Amino acid sequence: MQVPVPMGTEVIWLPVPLPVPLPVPLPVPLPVPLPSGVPSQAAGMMPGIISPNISECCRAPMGAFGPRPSSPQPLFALAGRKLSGKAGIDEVMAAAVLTSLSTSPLVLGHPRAAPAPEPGGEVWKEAPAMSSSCSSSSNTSGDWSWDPASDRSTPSMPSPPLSSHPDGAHFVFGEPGPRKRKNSTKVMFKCLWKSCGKVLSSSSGMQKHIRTAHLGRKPDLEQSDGEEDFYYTELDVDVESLTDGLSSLTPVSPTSSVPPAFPGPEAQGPVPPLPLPSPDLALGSPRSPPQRPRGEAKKCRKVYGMENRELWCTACRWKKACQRFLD
DNA sequence: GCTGCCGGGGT
DNA sequence: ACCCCGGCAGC
Repeated sequence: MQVPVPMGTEVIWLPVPLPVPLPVPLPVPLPVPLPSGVPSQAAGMMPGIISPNISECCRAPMGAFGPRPSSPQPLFALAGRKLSGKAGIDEVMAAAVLTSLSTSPLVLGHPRAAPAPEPGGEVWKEAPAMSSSCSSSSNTSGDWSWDPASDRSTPSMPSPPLSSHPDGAHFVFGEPGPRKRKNSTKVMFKCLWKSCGKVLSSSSGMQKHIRTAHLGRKPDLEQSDGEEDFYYTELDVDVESLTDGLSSLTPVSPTSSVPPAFPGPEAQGPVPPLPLPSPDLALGSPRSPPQRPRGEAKKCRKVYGMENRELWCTACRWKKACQRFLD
């Protein structure tokens, strides 16, 4: 469980801009401490997962937070729209709580206090007004608040890949908690490049593989910008269940779970948001095969569902070929 | 029946 | 250009 680390008036939210580039930028619900009483209203929602709400937490009270510079699409797009007023209020409450928690140690004691003007009311004013926790470092914590589109956000986003990998979700985006390892498990590294799925036992090997096979770079160079990291993931695999695990991860993960832009490319330099045509060429796999076999990747419709149509890519919304989850 | 998306139409 | 949707084919 990650907690905000107060630093003066700033709060550094550890979990967000993930320290390591995600191999598969899943719709990452971030484990965030929820104050008890905060409704995690999403029915059946993953416990403790409120990533979009964090943004909401930051934004709701502050109002203007400015457009998020990047990530035009909500990466995690967890924002469901159907939010009852009541839930909305509760969320605002939660927002206030989290905000106060994260904003200043001064108010730690009264998270629930009404925003009544008190001597220290300045704190209250200041917290929401400038969202110190958020805006103080627009580059890092700003990442909390994407989702420009959703005016209301429910924590309930399907976040499909997770649901489809009850276990996989963990290793895929690197659970923060202690990694428990079965005696029979082994760490493997799986290439997430679409239609590759190569599994190697060493990360260096995998990086090399990705560099050479997919990125078209020279294998020998140690100078890696880290881009490879995006394209493989670490697996704790049971030797026997290896194939199962792989099959469950294989086809769609690299793309399906990664909406166009991912956060934090700044650290990586220009990283192609998606494995684009070039890799295919590199692999020699036929691109625009004579007859396109109907994409197997889940598209927006399936991923987000009809209820979250607003989260679809525009093409999908227009019943055109999906742009987000390319085949 | 669901899904992806082509083709065509409206603005 | 943008948006919508009928309808078809694959599953």
